[in-house]
Amino acid sequence: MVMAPTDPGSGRADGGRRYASIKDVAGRAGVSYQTVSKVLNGGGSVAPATFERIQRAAQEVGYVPNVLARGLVTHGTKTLGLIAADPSDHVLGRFVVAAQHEARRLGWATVVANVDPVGSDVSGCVDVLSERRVDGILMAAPQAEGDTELGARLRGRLPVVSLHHIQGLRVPLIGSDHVQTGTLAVNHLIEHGHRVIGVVSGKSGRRVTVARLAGGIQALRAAGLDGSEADRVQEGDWTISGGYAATLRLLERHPDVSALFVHNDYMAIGALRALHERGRRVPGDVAVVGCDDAPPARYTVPALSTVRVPFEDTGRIAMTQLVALVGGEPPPARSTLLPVVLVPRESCGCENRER
Amino acid sequence: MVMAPTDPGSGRADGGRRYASIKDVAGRAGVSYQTVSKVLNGGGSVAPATFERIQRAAQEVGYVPNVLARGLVTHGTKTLGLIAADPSDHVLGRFVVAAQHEARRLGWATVVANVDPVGSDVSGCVDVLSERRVDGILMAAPQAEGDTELGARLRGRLPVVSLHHIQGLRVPLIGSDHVQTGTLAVNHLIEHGHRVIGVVSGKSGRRVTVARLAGGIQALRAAGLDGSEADRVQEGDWTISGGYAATLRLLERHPDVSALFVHNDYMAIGALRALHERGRRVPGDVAVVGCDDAPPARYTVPALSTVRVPFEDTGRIAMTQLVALVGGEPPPARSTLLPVVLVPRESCGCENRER
DNA sequence: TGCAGCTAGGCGAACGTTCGCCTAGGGCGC
DNA sequence: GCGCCCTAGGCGAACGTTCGCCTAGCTGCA
Repeated sequence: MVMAPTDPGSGRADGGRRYASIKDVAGRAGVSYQTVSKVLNGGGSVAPATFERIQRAAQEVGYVPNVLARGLVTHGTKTLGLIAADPSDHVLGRFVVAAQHEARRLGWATVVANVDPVGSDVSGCVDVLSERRVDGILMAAPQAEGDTELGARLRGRLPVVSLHHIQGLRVPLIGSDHVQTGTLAVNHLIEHGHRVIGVVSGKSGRRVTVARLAGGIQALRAAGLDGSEADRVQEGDWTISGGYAATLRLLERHPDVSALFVHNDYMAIGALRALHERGRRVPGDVAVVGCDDAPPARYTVPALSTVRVPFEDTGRIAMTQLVALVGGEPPPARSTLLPVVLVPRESCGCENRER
Repeated sequence: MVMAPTDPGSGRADGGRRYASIKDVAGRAGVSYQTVSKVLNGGGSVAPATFERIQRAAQEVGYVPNVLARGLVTHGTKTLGLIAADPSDHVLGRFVVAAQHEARRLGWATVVANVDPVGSDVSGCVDVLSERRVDGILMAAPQAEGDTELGARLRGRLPVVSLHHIQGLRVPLIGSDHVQTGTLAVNHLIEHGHRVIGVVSGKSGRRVTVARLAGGIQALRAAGLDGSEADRVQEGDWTISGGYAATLRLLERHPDVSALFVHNDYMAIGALRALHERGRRVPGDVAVVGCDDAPPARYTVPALSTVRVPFEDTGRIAMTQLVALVGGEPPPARSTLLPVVLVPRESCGCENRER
């Protein structure tokens, strides 16, 4: 009698497709389906025996609640959407994992919509999520910064927390202090005595890039240098190969650079390779500082000095804010800026100060 | 009149939360809501004027279809679930992106449930997706290989295609030829004259690991070596730091190794660092071959020789298979094994043969 | 003029839930 | 022994769709 799998008509014959509904459970337990609902959601008052019977019946038919149907009446899906850039960006991956972990801890499910690397379809992702009636969206797709449609698509409808600016929409932002990142990196190079500093930047136009650039210039000015090193900047695309190519260009045009500030560690890996191929020793001939503290950074040869960005914290806090927002709390008054910290290793010329 | 945003009661006042329904559209267009449904889904016969009017009304109120409600009656959500391991594994990220891209091309939406790195909660991910009634699931979480609950949770209910074996469940598998990977790598090292070959393996027990190990032994035997190098294997955990640590252990116990077969490129990066720290030159003192052809591989110093695994193809084909399966086609008779190819660079001792 | 046939669109039911309200019956106090 | 209250559980409606069937009215042909 308990052997549901062989029970004909139970809707659970292996290989059968239809999910058991609350009504199937009710039939098996000999109660109305509404009572089943009560039991499964812990509301109402039910006799212990009935409670037990219903629980067992649910288990026997392999009942899986239908969140879709539930959402229809409750006007909420207890699901949060996460729009993420190419997850192969290690750094964003850490953010995503942390955010999801936090969501689950708070009792929310998450679904991710991944934007392809060029970001051609962020609006499409919003649609996918809206159509599924997620209760809120966490944006983590910097390549969408220039998307003009996105803001309109999101407008007012859904609580949103974002890692990056969204055109035409005021939305709580969260991230790390990119200006400080630039300042710390360049300042450290200056302290090592460098005066001719090249930059391998992120994609031009992006806020991160602009801020890290600005931070660098700020450091130069503070040191009494002119800060007009704008022509010693080469644009990369955040990838290893992009960093490699940008560094080669930079060396070609400015063979005199004695230090490199690279806007992320992946590009810095490419830079190390480019320097190696051009016969420049690091840090002897050229010192290098990256950004992010990506996992490979401490294992390159030489180990990469970098500015550590707290991705896990960012993800966690972003999700906390989103859940609060969905819960009806007012959005934070200002953007949240997490502090960053310099991690000197070998590539800047420090003596292996940290591993 | 067209200015919906200021139209009171349209349900679209900015900041308002409720989505417009098909009935709101109907009211505005002066038809029954069923007719709206017809228009929006292209079925039935409607006068061009009405069609136009409804389309406009839908746009004005900012109608977004409710896939949940639709799914309720159609018994399908046109959504595929993707259970992925830690997306910060670059290599899995590429798989995921390719799979999603293909799904979209075929007209399916995807939602991703990310498993945390330890894989503590794969079953939970299945629940999240089942509760949302996805039409099929693509599994890409090798850390779930040992999960005994997973198979039962999935049993017969949903079409599944997987990257890895699932306990207690016969499911179409897709992946690359791991045995061949091991053979190619070790064989190449043998051709370079190496006889004492150490291995930094993936997590023990995993099928990938077992297969890559087996492939290596096969190559040794074929070369007339005894293949009993099992004690020259150190287990890594697929991460850079894991590879670093395993390599240090290996060097300690077997200082005589002249070559290293490392089960993925990230661990190989760690291995390069470890070798550097122990004063071994690569490839002069120790040759290294990795697996996967991850992006950093061609930019390390020395550039990493590796066996390229076609992740994008795998993702694309896996999704194609899943969609076919969901469409009712019979599952493929055998697992799909994609071929791999050796990419010799510098770390094996070849003269910079490919970049 | 009468009727068949077609077109445009309405109508009711169903999908799987939740939720608030209703009711039958039993226990208990007086 | 009567009435009240509480408990257990039933009932109807609603959520936003789709789908099949029904019907009013027009066209066109004999």
